[in-house]
Amino acid sequence: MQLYKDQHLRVHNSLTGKKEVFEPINEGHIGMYVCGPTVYSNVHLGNCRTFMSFDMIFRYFKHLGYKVRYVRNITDAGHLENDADEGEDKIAKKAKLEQIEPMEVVQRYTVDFHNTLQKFNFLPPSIEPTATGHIIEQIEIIKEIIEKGYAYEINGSVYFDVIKFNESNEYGKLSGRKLEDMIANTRELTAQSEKKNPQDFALWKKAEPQHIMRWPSPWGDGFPGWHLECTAMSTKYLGETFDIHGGGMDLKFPHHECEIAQAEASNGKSPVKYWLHANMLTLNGKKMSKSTGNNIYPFEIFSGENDILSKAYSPSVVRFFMMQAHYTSILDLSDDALLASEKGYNRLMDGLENLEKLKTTNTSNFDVKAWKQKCYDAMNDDFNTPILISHLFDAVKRINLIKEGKETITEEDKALLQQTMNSFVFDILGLENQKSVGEDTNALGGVVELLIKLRNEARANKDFATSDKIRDELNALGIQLKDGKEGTTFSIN
RNA sequence: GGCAUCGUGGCCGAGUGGCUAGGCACAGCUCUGCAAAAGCUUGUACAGCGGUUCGAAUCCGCUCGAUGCCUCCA
Repeated sequence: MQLYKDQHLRVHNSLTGKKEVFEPINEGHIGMYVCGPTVYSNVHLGNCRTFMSFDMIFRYFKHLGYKVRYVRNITDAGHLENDADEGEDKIAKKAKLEQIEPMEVVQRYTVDFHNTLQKFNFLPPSIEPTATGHIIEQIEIIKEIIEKGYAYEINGSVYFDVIKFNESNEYGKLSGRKLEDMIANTRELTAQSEKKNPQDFALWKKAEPQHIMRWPSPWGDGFPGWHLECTAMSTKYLGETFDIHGGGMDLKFPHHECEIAQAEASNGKSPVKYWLHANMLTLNGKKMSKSTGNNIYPFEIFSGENDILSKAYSPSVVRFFMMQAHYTSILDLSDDALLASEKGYNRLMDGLENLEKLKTTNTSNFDVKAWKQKCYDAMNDDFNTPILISHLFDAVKRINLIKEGKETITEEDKALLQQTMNSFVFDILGLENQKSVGEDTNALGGVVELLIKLRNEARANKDFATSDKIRDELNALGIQLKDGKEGTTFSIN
């Protein structure tokens, strides 16, 4: 029995601006495409947030029992530097700068990307195709668009004819723009453009002699335009229409708008049923930007080597911090916010550990089934992880009360609670318990237990000087002792 | 200038017409040898100004402000 038959999901569709009941095109199967990174520099934290949102969504779909094909591309051909004639491939430019082969740049930053995502405990997508691996498919789509009359060739380059397209289709429907307004607001380009009008975008660019990344085509040597790779790869692996297309909010226009135009022009169908957009991450209230220095890389957070934060934070704490905000909201990263999240994260993980050791009775005054459904309701409402987390904290509170003997739980309810907590915390939110050091299994745990024993002996003898010394010095080492009704436990932070 | 999203208590962040998440911080209490941990209690929050309504943080209008896009960007 698949869970999705009971759990009815609603998603916010950017195309309509509304929350809609989610119904996949083919029952039980989901095709999802997410625009991946351009691998010309280290992946930054804002990128990670977007991919993390879709990782969580991917995880939830899988949890519900869907068969998901999740395609997330690697853009290794680079995008055009700009719209004008001097268009230059971003990756080629970086390569020249560093005097290495373009594919060397691609390789280096692809590895960085994968390493970083792995630290954040990402699930790998089903397919991770590259733009350079799909040049032939891209050329085929260009041919089709030309055939249908929505593109034209000039001097070895091919451009999409937006005005022509807009006569029969609606260019701008995703981002809420009107072509007339865009024409009226066009900024004057100083460089003379060969395009028929400024709204047209490149499908194929002629390669200048100095351009390293180049492929032969019916229009001469060149390279594909900015938006084409996603159309080519999503169509190839998910079909002409598929369920979900995701990406960062900043890609809505022009990138996703152009994808819609390319697909509609080439095969006459709107490519995507649900468009999902993840919102931006800001740093101290401002846009992340390398040029202003308001920027931080994941590895700088993990190591603590940065000028912005007071200490290092583990990947799972950062993940928890991001999951505390809804994916469609702008989230602001700051030291205060991370500090608060870290404490909350520790509380959640302590709760999970306490749950394991909970004593059970014949009666239960915690309605675990009702609580469990509330967790699903939160996720079913457009993946509302902040509400889910509030329910998880409710459970932590109940766990602590049961531990104190103020409430009770049956063996059966305890098992259900454990199973549900583990599903949501680890499988769906993708968190990891990175704070405990295996209290019972390593030497450190044994040493701390020994000290707890010595301390309790001292306390029994009213030798508080000794007992407090043990407690305070352990605390200084980051080991916190917790006296409870059932004895003393500890946690390592 | 245009388009979009948004402005919630000390901080972060949910919530879309009445039942008013959650985390962190602060204060009081219980527990404790004292603490810590845990639990309990308290906070008269919805940018401003109008309007609709029996009733608005939630709908409408205007003003101010923020963020993103309009040029590569998740």
